[in-house]
Amino acid sequence: MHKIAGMQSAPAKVSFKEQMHQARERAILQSACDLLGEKSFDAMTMDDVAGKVGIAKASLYKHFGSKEELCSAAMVEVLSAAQAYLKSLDGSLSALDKLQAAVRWSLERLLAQEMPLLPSRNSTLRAVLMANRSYADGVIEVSDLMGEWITQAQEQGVIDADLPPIVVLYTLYARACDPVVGFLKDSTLYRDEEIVDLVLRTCFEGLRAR
Amino acid sequence: MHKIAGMQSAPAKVSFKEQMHQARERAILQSACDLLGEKSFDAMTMDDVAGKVGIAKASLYKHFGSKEELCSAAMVEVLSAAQAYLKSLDGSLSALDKLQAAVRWSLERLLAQEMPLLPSRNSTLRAVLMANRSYADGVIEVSDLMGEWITQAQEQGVIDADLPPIVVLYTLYARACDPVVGFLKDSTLYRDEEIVDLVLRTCFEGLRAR
DNA sequence: GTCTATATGACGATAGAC
DNA sequence: GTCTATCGTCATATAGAC
Repeated sequence: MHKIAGMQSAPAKVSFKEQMHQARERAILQSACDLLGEKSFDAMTMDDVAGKVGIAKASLYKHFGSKEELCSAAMVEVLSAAQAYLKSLDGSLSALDKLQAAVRWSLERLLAQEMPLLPSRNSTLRAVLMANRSYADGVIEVSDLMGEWITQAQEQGVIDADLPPIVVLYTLYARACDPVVGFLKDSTLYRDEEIVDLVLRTCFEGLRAR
Repeated sequence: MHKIAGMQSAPAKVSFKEQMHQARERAILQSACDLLGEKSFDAMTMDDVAGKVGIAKASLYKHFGSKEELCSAAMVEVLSAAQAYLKSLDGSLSALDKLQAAVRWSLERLLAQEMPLLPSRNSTLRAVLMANRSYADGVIEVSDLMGEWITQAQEQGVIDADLPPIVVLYTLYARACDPVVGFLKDSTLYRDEEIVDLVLRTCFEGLRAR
């Protein structure tokens, strides 16, 4: 494709530039997401991101106005992936199966270090995120979906109906930043699938013998 | 008590100065401990500590050589308190009761923001602590004690014997930094005692109905 | 838009007077 | 030992050339 001189700009070239721009932006987001899976928001630096992407730090700021903005965008991506997964769950599954699948998904992400953990207090990021409209909306949507499954499972008598649904919800959310996963992985005693199964089991069945 | 001039220094006065020194050191440790209960090691600053104690930052360094040293000492204090509590548990209690009491104790500390949370990755402090002899020894001692109770409870058929003891141990440890506690406290839906009971219950009984 | 170089500010740690 | 004042370092963010 030759470029032909003309008054109007070539649409193809604009589109290509635009594609490059978006591709770079995705690469930045992916790097940020990976890094947030490895370390905390505070510990992660913009130099880390720039180094991982392979561009100059200043270039990051052409795409995202600040570290908070970049990391918020990365977290919104993660949340979107979670939402997409939840919506993809087959409607024929039982409510309990869907809840377990959701937890399994987050544990797998956690093991792959793709799940930035958000301990409630340990992060400046949390305040920023909660002020972010698309993130807050996503959290509400996920909570509504999970909440429905929880009450269904309680009506079906497979989740302890004496537990307030919000306690169940938070308990499931907490699995997404469960340090037990990291402890067990560091111990090298179990394969990733075994870790997922063990944590899922202690979460739903508890520790006490039945 | 008059001070009487003489060649030898007056023991009473030296002791008093020494007491003041130790009192200040305890105050520093307590402030550091409180702050670590509120925020992460990275987020906590030496200015925070100095401000809370009410002394100049430089004075901190007369007592502790570095931020790491100070926080390590604070964590050793917390660990010692935990060890003391475990040892105080009545020998007539069942193994399961002791395990539950231990978790209850840490949850209460967590609610009082007296329990500095140690998410495995989110902290520079972790590496420092594990190189600290008295901390590492304390962790081993606690783990041995809890491990014994866990196997006893499994032999008695009250803890699921199919779970590897180390998985049970880590699951119990994780309660000491459980974000569910903070979530529920922020919701203002439950009193502290209710939160402790709910989290204890999901930990030992799981979510599934019996 | 990308780069190099730099301004700005926060924080850990220290110097030196008292 | 306590203070005030300051240094050194590192990280966010920006300036300005290309």
